Amino acid sequence: MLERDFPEIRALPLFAGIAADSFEALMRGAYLQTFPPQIDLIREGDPSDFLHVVTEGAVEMFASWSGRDTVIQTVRPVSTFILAATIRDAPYLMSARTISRSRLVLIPSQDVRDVFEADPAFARAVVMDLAQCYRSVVKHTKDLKLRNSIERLANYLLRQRKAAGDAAAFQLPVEKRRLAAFLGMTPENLSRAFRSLEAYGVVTDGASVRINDPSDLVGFARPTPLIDDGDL
Amino acid sequence: MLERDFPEIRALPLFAGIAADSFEALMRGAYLQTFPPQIDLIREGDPSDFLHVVTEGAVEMFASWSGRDTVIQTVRPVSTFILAATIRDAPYLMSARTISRSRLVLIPSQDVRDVFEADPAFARAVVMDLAQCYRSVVKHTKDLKLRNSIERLANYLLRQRKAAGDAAAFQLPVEKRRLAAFLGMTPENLSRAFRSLEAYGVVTDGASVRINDPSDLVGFARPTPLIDDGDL
DNA sequence: AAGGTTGATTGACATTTATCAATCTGCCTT
DNA sequence: AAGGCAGATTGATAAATGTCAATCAACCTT
Repeated sequence: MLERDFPEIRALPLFAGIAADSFEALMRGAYLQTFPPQIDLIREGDPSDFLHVVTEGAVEMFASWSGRDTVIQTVRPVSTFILAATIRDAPYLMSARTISRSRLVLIPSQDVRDVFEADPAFARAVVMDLAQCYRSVVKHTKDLKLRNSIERLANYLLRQRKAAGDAAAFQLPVEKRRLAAFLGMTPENLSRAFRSLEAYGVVTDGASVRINDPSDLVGFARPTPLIDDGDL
Repeated sequence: MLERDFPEIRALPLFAGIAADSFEALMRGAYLQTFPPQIDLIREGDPSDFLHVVTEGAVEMFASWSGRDTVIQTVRPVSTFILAATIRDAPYLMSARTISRSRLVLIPSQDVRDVFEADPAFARAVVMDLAQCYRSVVKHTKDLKLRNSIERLANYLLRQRKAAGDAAAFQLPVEKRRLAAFLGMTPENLSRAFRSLEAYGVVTDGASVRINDPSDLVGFARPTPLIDDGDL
């Protein structure tokens, strides 16, 4: 029942504007897989064999070195990952694992490269996608290098609040230990950072977070679109 | 004497394979500027007006937040910068300043976007460029999140050594305070990191660095292509 | 309901990194 | 040659962050 996913994949900016036969060429070789949580999908260093599309669930991109681990990003439906490696035909720089039951569509990398060569509209869409990915990593780098851990958490919470439609309370979308790794700190430190933010009206209970006075937190976090705006 | 730069710009992977009239269209509106050191070229947040090409000198890309500064990368001839912002017609995420006397060719962003729409070969070249930029920032992020400051310096020195053709001694290409910012530490800390590396045969004298026993330093630094290989 | 497992939290402590102030050094200018 | 300046280094100290061990809490499973 792979076809069930076609419409929402087609709706992705990466595929929305491409020729019908290009899309068909990509989907012809594609196949569907469903995975339980905690399954390793790809390992950094491996050659790029498939472009991955998450249509359900959630996937964590992480990297390791000398026994240490860190999370680079979390991918949620509907989006692709490891496009850059696929296009350049280069080894993955990140590993990926499911963090919940997930449905993935796998498109053979060679097909992606073929369509990329043949369909200019697809090439342009890839550019837009990669430019956004690039800018998003740059923002993450700025976050890491310019802010300390409490500031990173404060701004993360404000971003989540916005993503939740400025709701006063929302749920963290990932486990705290994963959030800690994403924010570049240990789980212990994240706990303490949450404690520190109580002074600015942040109340947590498990995965649920309430921001009592956003303007107070904003005063501390000093968010800037040049780091915190997802669309930019 | 803008034309003097055309051949080496044309030789860039970004422009090498594009149609003659595409290249001509880009160069028609382009103009040349020469700057002394320490001149601000662009400021983060500004709209993207020109694609910049450095043909001589060196340009530092940096970012600021709340009175703090950090260096994201240094751009050396011959290369472009802020391609992603240009293509997406989005504000710059980084500022740029010259760090030595520099010669820049400025191509109006609108021309770049026009050629991007019209010439599929250019669109594909932009993809390759952006994919590389993206992967390079990912590597930088991994470096920052997975290594401490001494390890970052050790691996940086090994990369420089390789760039210098595995010479036993080489010059640091930037001032130490800039290197410190790039590596995500203070200048004081960089000094101490150099001292720590003396134990592994790293001898410095001003900007010149000698690595007596590379295998010793490698043993400490544990470089990996997935972070330290520039081509990957 | 009991037990087991996993993640979160806390406290004590160690390590890393930053800050501040004081030289030191090399280079430039006059 | 003297002075001045900017960057680099050093030492003392503070702050931030990590580590380790213990405990707690929530959620499974049976």
